[in-house]
Amino acid sequence: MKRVLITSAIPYVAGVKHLGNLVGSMLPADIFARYCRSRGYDTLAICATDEHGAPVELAALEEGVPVAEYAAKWHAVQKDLGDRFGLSWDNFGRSSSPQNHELTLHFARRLWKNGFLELRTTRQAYSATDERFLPDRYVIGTCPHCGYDRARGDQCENCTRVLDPVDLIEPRSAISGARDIEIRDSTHLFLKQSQFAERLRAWIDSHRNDWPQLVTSIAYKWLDEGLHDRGITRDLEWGIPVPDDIADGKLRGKVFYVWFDAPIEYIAATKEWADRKGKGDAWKDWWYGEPAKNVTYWEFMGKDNVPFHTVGFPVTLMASGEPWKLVDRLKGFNWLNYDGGKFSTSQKRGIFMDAALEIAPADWWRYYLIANAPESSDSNFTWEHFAGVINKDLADVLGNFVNRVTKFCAARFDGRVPGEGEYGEDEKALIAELDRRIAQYAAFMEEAEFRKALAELRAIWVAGNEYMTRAAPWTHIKTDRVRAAVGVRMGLNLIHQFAHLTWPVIPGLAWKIHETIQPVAYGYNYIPFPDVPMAQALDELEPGQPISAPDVLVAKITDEQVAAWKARFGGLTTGAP
RNA sequence: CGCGGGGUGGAGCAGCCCGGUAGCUCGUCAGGCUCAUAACCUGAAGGUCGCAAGUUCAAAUCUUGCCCCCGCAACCA
Repeated sequence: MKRVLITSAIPYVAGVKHLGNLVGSMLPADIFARYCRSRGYDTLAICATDEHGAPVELAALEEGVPVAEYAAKWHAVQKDLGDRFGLSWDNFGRSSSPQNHELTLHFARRLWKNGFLELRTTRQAYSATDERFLPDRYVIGTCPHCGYDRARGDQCENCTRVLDPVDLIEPRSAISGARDIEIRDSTHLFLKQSQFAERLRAWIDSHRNDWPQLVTSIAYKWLDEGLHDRGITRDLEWGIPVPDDIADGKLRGKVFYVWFDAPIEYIAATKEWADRKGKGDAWKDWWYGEPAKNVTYWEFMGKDNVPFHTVGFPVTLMASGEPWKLVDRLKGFNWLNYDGGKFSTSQKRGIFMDAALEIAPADWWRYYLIANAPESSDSNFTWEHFAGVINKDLADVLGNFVNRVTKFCAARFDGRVPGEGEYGEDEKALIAELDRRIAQYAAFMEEAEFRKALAELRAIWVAGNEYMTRAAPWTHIKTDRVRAAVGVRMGLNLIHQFAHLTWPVIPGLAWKIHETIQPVAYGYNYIPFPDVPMAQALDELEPGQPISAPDVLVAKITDEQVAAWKARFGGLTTGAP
């Protein structure tokens, strides 16, 4: 059986994610995972929260709660929001889990033993008042180039020049405002990434044809510029502590850098899953050695994450000298913009997952976002576009199709699947078209080409409407009841198949559609993809079986709603936010 | 000359790798139908494919130069 391992870039734990974060990683990973399950593949979908690092520490400090408590709280919020968006992870783990501590230490010790880590002393800003080292961006001061008085230690936002905290005039702490910034030496572990340049290049070469150009471009860029060795420890409290057996205790009190332990959490979250399910070492069969060789490993992420997955994480795995699985298919996404500008977590600009669910069902967002996913270039969200897509595709084309067929069936055929008559030429032509389109849809899904897959899915729904217009049972019912019955029976069968085909994308709506025809018999987390030819699938319903005609299945978005949402969420085209 | 992505009818995209008289969705206009959520179906108008030069019998597609937009520059994650 085909085995598919799916990970999506793990969201940073602090706060609620916006739709740009969702569309670039978690949503496509989920749709792909559901598709794989619907085909009966042995599928494991993994995600987690990325919980370490300075921002969490500082956010917790600001709220006055212990950092572990703070992280746990936001992990729970994100888990809940994911569930409500229908994100069907097999495990949504935490990078702070004991499993990740254990595995991160395992990798660090292997790398140390294999000689790929070395000690280096760096000069860093230290705030005596805050009693801590400050990451570059937490040092602010006056830019020596343009005089901007709130330049960050890594870059001046005003003149965009890259800076060093030492360059700043009158540096101060972004945390407390304290001016007693001094530059101290600090010793850190560096991973000798440069030694892996050739192996990485060969590996990336081998994926030229099955990774998006966006991904290989970014990967080559890093290689072409020369791989830098990379510091993998930080002067923080919250994280995975460096053990004394590495560097003889010289790094006591320091922790591993989040970008070292975060990707390892993919593996650790798989172990969390196995531990929770009592599956023992089953997690290893997905990741390690011979048993994992028949696994196809897919990663989903936004383009900002690509370097860490084409360079950082692979180097960690390679340097271990152990047969860990490297990613097979890396699907990277561009950005989703909000109304012509960036989604911004810090500026609270755009739509966040919690607010999104307050105004529209998860399926609407899932459909809109994936049908317009930023696959080949950045894409732009506008409320008009959102309303247009939902109204046209979900309400008019799909929802209305279900309503027109079921209501006619209820009115003229007693709400039961009519059994009279045989399929003729019209039906055969439709069946041939659907067989062709479904094969295309499946082919695009197999490649995670979502925009193309969704265009095909939509064309499948349209084919249903075209057929009904041709079959016109409302005309034939007056003179030829048998002929009308054939049209209605086909219409009901189409609705049934639409539910099956559509489930990976909009599971909630697909479920509702299926229930209008007959109860779903597969358990809540699974509606299979039709594996038989349409000639058979479209003749599955039992004559005489009762169906139900729902009220308006997908209500349209009104102009008033659009206006209200624009006012609530702001944007460039509506004036000041 | 920092790097990457993009520039295709009013809007959003496909096509570009493997050159051969420009395709899809929305919107607009006209018609059909009346089962359905003023819905669905059919047809039409609308583009010298950012600009310029080159290669070629032929370029959106290959080459070179230029312009514009977005993002990233490894201690934000």
